[in-house]
Amino acid sequence: MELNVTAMLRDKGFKVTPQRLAIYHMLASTKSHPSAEMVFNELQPVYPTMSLATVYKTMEILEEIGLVQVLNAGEDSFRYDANTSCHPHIRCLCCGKVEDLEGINSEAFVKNVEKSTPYRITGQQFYFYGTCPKCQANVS
Amino acid sequence: MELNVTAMLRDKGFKVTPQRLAIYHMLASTKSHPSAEMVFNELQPVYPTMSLATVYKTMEILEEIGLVQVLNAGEDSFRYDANTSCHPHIRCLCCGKVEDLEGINSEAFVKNVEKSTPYRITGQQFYFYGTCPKCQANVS
DNA sequence: GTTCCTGCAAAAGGTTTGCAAGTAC
DNA sequence: GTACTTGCAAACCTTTTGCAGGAAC
Repeated sequence: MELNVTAMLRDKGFKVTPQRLAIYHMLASTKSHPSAEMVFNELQPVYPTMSLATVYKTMEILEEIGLVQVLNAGEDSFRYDANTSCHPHIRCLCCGKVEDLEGINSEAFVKNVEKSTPYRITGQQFYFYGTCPKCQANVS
Repeated sequence: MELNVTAMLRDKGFKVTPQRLAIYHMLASTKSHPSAEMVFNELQPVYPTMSLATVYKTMEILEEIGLVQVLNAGEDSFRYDANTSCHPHIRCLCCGKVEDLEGINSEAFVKNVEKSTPYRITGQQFYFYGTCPKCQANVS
């Protein structure tokens, strides 16, 4: 699923830096939908001088060139996903993790909305909220 | 669509104050999904001493007792909606307004998700992004 | 060599908190 | 009279910005 970041950055006139590659590779190799700070902490051991500001600036570029989508599942901070396909997310209200909902086909729903609104639709986000299996087990 | 706030507040052990009533009535009478600051500004002429902090504290209570739902359509701030039914929202990426998507039945989609995930689902939010008719007209 | 990028620190913007005075009941 | 609420100001947290030094090309 990992795309050629180097080519895509160059193509749009952005420079290719180790920081940008590291951030993208980290995102592309996780399913945890990390926030900027999580990415920062994860990369800290390998890039001890990297700053949070660089993470934010890089995310903006990656979003602009279509390599990353930005999520906000009702938390205080944004999360980032290198899987830019249209897929719903679910957040556990107990432990806070955000996961992909796999195997859901939302195409019909989107088509339905496109047909019934005068807006020109360019994107969508579906968020579900609940309790994950692990947290259900812990409570009961 | 306006519910009996007074009774619902008392019922949960919260006191009924003019500020709380004003905030709920303002929310219940608009379709604009205002942020805390928009509510604050709107009430300013009538309640010149009300503080932003009161708006936030009230929203938290109103959400807790199920009179308000909190939205985050990918903006910097949260928005509030006194219509707590499950309905999708759409944000115009050009002018920034957030509207309800009317006449969309998302029940089948939700059922589908509930069937295919091990999570216990307690809520959901659907956000669409695009260009509203007015902004489309302005550009072309 | 030029242009763009990084990292730092400071600023900004939205939201929360602590607390003394005030209000609901 | 008690318990909760308000409004203010300060604190907090995430994100953005300005800028000097540094890296990509």
